[in-house]
Amino acid sequence: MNFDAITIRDIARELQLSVSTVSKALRDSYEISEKTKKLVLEYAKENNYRPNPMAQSLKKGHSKSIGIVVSSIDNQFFSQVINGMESEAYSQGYNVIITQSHESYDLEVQNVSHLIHRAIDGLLISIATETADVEHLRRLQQQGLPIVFFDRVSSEIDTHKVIVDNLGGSYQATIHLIDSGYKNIAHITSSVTSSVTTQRLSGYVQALVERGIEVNDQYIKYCAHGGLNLEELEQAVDELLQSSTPPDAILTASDRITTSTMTLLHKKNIRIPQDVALVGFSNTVLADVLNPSLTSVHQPAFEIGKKATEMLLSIINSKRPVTEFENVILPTELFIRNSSLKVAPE
Amino acid sequence: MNFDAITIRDIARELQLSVSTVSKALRDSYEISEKTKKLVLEYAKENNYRPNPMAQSLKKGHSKSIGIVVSSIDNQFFSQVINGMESEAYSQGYNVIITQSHESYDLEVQNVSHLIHRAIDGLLISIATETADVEHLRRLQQQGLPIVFFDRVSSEIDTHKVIVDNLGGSYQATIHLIDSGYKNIAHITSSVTSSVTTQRLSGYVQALVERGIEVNDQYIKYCAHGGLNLEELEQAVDELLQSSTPPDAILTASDRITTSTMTLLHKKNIRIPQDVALVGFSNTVLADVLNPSLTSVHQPAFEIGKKATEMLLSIINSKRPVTEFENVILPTELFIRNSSLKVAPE
DNA sequence: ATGAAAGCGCTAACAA
DNA sequence: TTGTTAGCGCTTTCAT
Repeated sequence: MNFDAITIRDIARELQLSVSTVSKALRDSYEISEKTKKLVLEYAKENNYRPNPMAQSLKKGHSKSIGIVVSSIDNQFFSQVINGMESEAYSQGYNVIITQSHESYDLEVQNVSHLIHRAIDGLLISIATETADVEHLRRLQQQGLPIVFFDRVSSEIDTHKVIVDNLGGSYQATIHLIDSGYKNIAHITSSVTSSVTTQRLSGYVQALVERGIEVNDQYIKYCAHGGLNLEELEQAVDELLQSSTPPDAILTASDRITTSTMTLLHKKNIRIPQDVALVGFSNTVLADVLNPSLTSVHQPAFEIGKKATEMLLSIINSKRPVTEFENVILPTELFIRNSSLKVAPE
Repeated sequence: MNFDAITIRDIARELQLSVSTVSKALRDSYEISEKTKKLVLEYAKENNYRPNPMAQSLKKGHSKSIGIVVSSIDNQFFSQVINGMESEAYSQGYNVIITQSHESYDLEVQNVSHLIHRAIDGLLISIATETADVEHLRRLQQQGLPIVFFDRVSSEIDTHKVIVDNLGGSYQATIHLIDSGYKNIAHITSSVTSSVTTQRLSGYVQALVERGIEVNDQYIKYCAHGGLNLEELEQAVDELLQSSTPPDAILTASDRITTSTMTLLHKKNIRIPQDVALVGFSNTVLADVLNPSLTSVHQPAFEIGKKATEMLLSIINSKRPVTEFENVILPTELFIRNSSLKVAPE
């Protein structure tokens, strides 16, 4: 921090004033005469004075910035969410600090710790696939850190949460597959521990049950690392394809799993949807130009980010401790494209 | 910063020691007895003591973190670059703070300012498409802030730079198109002011000239905002398609322009490559599963990020001012897929 | 081997 | 209206 090295003290010395006078003048205090204010303000502007926010934060205990933890920015869903967060945060004079957990519990803990020590005023987090224990977050919350969960939430911590209607999205997609004529519908999803997994699985099961289709456990595959390493996903896909009655359709439960599954099917020369139909949760802007175009469950990512940030800032700005928490559920939207086309048997 | 509220002072009080003793013990100073060190360290660990980095930064004048400015994380190229940066930074004990300029000059300036005031020790930046004037960066550099440019560099500032062989990549792609039988090759690129634009344009022109094909200015379209708003791109595409001799191939110069062009062509029912072939700079992992699969010029994004960070940290850690700067140029790789397939005339 | 004290840049209670 | 002073949490001389 020796860039723009001029400090409040320099101004004071130069103008023959005390530091406190300068400080107050800078903050437009009513105690300071217009004349002095003008003098200080002009000098400050001319010399490109910038308050040192480290010092300010140290003093004031807050930093006007909020921390974000997502699993990976290399994911259209999360980058869209982040854009929504930036938008809301900027409009209220806050900055954001973005970090990635890469689905790792250790990295999540490390990032949160880094953010905390960067004096963030609040935390927006989608917990990592690996994370089973949220003790690190609960402690922080108890100590007064405002936290808002989005996407992957924890039921063990009571705070504002923003998710989508995962059950509904999954249900709708499965019904679509069934009504398109598919019978043996598999589901590739993320880690068992994730809230998102549970909800999307429920939607899938509910649709099957409702249409009188037996739920086959062999058709449900979990990826402990959210499909981050291709091996686990490939194994899941292989097991499905090599089973005695291979599925004729697959519902994939996350952006990465969806696109990776598509890539794997291509690599294995499995035709979509002739050999197996594919419907997946995904926010990729390329859904239309994929081969085939991808039927996808789309989430209002920008709105999720915006809403989560609004709620976080409302906690931060609240005079009294917030104890009533809200659980916002936004709708998903099913875009039907060619990857789930009904095909006549050959 | 009252989360994990325990401070060095608390430890001192609890252990009946002075703060300075505790501070030294924590930093494993030779002045402190093993016994005391052990006492302090254990107490600190048990009580989950974390030094307050704001205070440390304020005191020491550095923060062990580096700032990153990219145009948009919603772009596989940049998110891969960032992963490379994180990887190198973490391995050297640094944290990164990621910000997006969204191709806007104002946002770039604001982000840089925010980063500076967050006491970053160095800056990694790919300048925004809109940015023509780099005065804000030059001033910072003169004041001693280590800066490393990557991707979009400025010739007006002398520092380490990491780019790819843009000319070569573009040349190779164009030659590939020509040798595949395409004659009327258009080039959709970014803002005129960008270094990347110039280099990629040169490669394109060079290939045409070398193969004795006339360079047609009508075939070269600029997008002032890097294709960020679809309108400017759509106009470019329309102008090309509606010209008296429409191109039979297009070379697109950036990730966003490439994917957006593909989307537009689909929307207009223009067949690729039958009606027009497409080759583009892109790092999307979906290139293989696009319709058609996309011939792309791929950049070693992770390595770019890693290398840039290495260089930045070498400046930061250098005892004496660095005045000799390096210009690293990494190779691109052309992946030939179906979007540039040679097609027999109908 | 340990402690007292100054100070990083800033804010704010209190004095003048 | 302006100035003095005491910290925020930490590091670092300089005593002891």
